[in-house]
Amino acid sequence: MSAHIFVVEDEKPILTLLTYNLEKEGYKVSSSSNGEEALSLIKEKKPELILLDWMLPDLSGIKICQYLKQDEKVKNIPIIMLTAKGEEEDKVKGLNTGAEDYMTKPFSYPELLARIKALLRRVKPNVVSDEAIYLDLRIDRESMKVFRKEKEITLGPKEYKLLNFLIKQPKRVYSRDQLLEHVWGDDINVESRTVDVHITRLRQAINIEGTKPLIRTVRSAGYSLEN
Amino acid sequence: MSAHIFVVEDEKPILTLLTYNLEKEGYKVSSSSNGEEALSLIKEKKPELILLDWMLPDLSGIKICQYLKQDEKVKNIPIIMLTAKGEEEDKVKGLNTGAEDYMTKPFSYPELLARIKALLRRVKPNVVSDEAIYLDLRIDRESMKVFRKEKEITLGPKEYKLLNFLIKQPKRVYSRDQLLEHVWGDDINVESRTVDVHITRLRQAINIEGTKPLIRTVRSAGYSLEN
DNA sequence: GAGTATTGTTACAGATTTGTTAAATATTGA
DNA sequence: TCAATATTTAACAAATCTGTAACAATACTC
Repeated sequence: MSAHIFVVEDEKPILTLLTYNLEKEGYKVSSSSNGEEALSLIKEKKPELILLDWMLPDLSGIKICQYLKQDEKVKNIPIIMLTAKGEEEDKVKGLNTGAEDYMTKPFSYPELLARIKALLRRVKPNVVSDEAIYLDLRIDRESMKVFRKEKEITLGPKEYKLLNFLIKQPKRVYSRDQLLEHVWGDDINVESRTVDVHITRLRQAINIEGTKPLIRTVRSAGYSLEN
Repeated sequence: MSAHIFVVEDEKPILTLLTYNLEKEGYKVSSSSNGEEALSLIKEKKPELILLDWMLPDLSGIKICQYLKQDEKVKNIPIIMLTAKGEEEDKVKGLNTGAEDYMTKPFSYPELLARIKALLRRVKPNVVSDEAIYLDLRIDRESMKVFRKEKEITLGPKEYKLLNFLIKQPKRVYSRDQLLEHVWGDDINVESRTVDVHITRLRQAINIEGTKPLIRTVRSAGYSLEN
């Protein structure tokens, strides 16, 4: 469903931070703090993108990069280099080795995220957005189409976002506030009852002939996507 | 069983609020309103998570964060920064310093709680399970479902809260007043007999075929969750 | 065992929450 | 700009939950 990112980083706090934030963003994250291990794991897992620390205890990041770029099977996986100081020379080396992008620590997380997205979009336009499936409901994010039992369903933008959010963790109950925050976002000047109305419309839209209702109401708590 | 959270915050009302709510949630809470003290206490107590105010009288939160992240013994404790205004720059600084997450005051308490849980889940996956189990009774807090012997049970909101509270410390006897305070909360205009009625309803709900009663009455004292 | 205190249970009125519709407002695209 | 769409709010109906009172049952004291 979402892209898989491999992080090679030996500093635990940074690794924790990256993993946490990337996962929050919906990416699958694997990692290694050790160069040798990283190489074999990457070949095995074939992630869509690699974040690679410059400084590692055993193999240096630049070495890893070189090895990877020589391997037919993984040479097309984009790599973002992470280095401690932004010396121009380093930057050049990094890029010459084949790294697709480069960031200097301490880096701005939003910027890193932006670059990750950009790279993923470029390299595998279909990875960032693909399919989410729950029971007989399917969201094709690429075409932004929604199907129930192979029948296409038309949703408004909000309903689409709402469904996309709910499907992230089916069965989990989200409060109206959570939904407002994640689906509506910044625009907090909205009453929570608004959610109800959109839920109703979403229900109507996805409730085709011969199917169970898919949205559960949990009184005084919220809603969840569930049979 | 439950996680220990350290709060560094110099504004008393906020500290009180946080402590109260976190304890209610079942966490052990320690705190300090002073940066220097916080540092030594944290090293001593090794909490599972730190809530760190950005603005402190002596050391700034960001400094504390830096110190902590340099200390081998505590560098892996996740930190949530609390700041007054959500400037993007601040946010970035906060994360670069090693804080795992970040919240802007005034913050939504449920959101904070959600993030705390998320972080704790990452660091200590087994500490904050979203499940509570006592004998053959299981509460899945994520989907807000309750099961007895794998059979799903339907509870009203109050019953659900009540059970959730009782299960925190099975066998412990809670007085009606305690239950009113923790389950009913703000609404103190309720007679203590009300508890009895809800206990009855809860009993009926969780008492399925072939099971022992799970709620014990302790005459002139209160109730407990117990076979 | 009688009498008292405490708890269990039930029914019902009132309160709260949710579902739904329709109308008002905002946004978008031609 | 205007028209088409989308979104929000408001309003009311329906569903569900809650607190209380009344009475029954039980436990406790003497």
